[in-house]
Amino acid sequence: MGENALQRKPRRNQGMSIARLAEHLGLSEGTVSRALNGYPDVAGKTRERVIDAARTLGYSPSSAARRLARGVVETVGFVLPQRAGHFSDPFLAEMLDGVAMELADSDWDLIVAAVPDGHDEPEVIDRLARTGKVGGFILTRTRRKDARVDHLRELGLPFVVHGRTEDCADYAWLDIDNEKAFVDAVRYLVELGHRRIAHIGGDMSFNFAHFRHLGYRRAMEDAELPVPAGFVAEGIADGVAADEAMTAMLSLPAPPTAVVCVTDAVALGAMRAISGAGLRPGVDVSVIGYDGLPFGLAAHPPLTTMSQSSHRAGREVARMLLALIHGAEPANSQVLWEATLTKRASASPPPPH
Amino acid sequence: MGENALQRKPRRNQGMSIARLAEHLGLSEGTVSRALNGYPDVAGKTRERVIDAARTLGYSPSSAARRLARGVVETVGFVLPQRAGHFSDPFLAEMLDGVAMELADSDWDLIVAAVPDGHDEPEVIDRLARTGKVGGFILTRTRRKDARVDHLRELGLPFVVHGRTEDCADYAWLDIDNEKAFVDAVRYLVELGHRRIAHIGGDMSFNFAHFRHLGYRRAMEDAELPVPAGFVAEGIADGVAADEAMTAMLSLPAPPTAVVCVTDAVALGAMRAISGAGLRPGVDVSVIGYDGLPFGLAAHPPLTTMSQSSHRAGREVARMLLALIHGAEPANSQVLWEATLTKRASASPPPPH
DNA sequence: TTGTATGCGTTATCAT
DNA sequence: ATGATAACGCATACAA
Repeated sequence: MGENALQRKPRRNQGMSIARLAEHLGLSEGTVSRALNGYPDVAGKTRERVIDAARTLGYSPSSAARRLARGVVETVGFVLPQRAGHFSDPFLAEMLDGVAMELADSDWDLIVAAVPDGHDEPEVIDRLARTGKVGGFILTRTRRKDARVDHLRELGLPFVVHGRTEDCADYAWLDIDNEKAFVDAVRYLVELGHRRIAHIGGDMSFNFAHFRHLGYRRAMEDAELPVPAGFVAEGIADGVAADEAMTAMLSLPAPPTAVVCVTDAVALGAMRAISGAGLRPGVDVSVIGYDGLPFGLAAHPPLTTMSQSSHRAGREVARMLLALIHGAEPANSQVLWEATLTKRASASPPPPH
Repeated sequence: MGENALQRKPRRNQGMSIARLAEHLGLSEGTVSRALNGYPDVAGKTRERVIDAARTLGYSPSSAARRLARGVVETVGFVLPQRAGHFSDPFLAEMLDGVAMELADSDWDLIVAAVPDGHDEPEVIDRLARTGKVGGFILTRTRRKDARVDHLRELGLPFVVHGRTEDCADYAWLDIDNEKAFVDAVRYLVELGHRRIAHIGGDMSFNFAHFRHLGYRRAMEDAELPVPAGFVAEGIADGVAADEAMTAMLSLPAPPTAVVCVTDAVALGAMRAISGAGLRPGVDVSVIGYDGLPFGLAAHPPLTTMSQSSHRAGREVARMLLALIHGAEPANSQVLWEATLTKRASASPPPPH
């Protein structure tokens, strides 16, 4: 039967609809729909027959039609960070994978949108929301003041933020406790015997950079250690800038014996500056980074670093967003995860003075 | 919540539809639709009035309804590489940004799907295609034999491949000329005076690794240089493995004076091995990588490397896919781009023997 | 337990 | 130049 039917009408799935499926079965569209959607009031035998035929004929309901009929969306939006520049976020792909994977478990989809030149993020969010393409949003690379958050708040669509803004009481977010992470890092260095500890920080308008800086300050204060002039660099975003910043620190009258860096990329730059100054990273000057990049593992010496799985974070924010859409309270969906300190050879006790 | 919030409720476009817009204007739905879609047979004044009202009331057509009525999809699918592991592809995010940006110019959208555990890529492709969620696909990280390509070929949906398979005559693709890139790299080393040139290669089931290896072999043959036993490593995927491979090469009786590496990550691993053996990378042993990673720029010495913009590639494959969907011939959509060699200090003339 | 009828928001094909 | 009206594919309230 199969061959004949196929040869006569090589109809693609293109033309497969619930109408044709119903006709094929000698049933009404309504019954087929109910059978497929697990309604209780269809005969067991009928349901079996329907499901079977649907599989055989390769029928899947049209998402557009279903959306229209039910009024629900089953798609979430993810707006890629604007002006991300090249390679600025090694975790985006990983996080997207986590998000998409979690969504797939519920048969939801992920629309990824970029911000075209000449437009801004709120515009992109608006377009996706107004055309009914998505039923919620996931945000990442959050700034302390973030126009996207403000816009979504006003829009009234469910959203989950990876990170936080200054004012984060009324929406759902998942953040790493960056402050605690850097407190831990500094404490670890203090335990190793360091007293002159510096910090190479990032763009403080980013929430993560802000809190990492804060953690450094707090831990130094707690340990009653001074933060001499020149011991804190801000706005360092890559290895080259880090190299310069570290070089400047090493030329101080009393240079640091350890440095905590806002990212691994920055830490590796700092390590090069240390080598370049004729010192041994991890021996003369200890270095700690953040990210857990594979480059760090393969560095000389291997980089001590802090990290959290982006994939897991992606899964979690997706899970949270689905819960939100299903009615959960945003204020009950605020999660703070701790980063893990991976101890390697780039941080060790300071040289005897 | 106060009455204010309730009063502002009409601000939500939730309930905005062409029907309400038409009613508001005292026109029929049909006329409004035609005015908005640029049909010629509406009075100029009417069109103005309609467009104006649409903007004021924040109306955008429901994508689901439009899809249903017109039968076109305006969304393309991108299936994330399975088992990508952590950070395995620093370009994915960049490429996605390019794809999404190009699509946005035509008001198209991008659905990014992951492959859930226990499933495979063809299944994911199938689901997206059958539910009518996408009108075409973009593939990346192509293997020489790739089940996704076979499946899409059979499915009959338009698709563009970033990379190529063994048999690539009948579909659209954009690839980098990896063979030429590595021919150029080896030639450059030969011009510098090298004669003992090695290759650290990747997983040869990947198309790019295959052709990079091929390019190395061809250039060596062209230059009539021997490839001694131990001068080619295969299946090296990260810096740690590269470190080991390079260390082995350096312990050969006549070790190489230069090495071309399948990626920058591998090249950096090789550089560490060279330093570890007490030699100077870029002086005693020259190193060339591929990718143009920022880490390479900041390495010691800065890494000579080859690259092509992933963002531009993303834009181009999206452009090609749209053309395809609009009727272009796949066989006319096959593009080979050249990589650019960036000369830095990690490759220089060999030491005098 | 099943069939019928209606609506979701748009576009397209008719009329007028 | 504009207004009815019929699809598009599905879900569901209501009848039978």
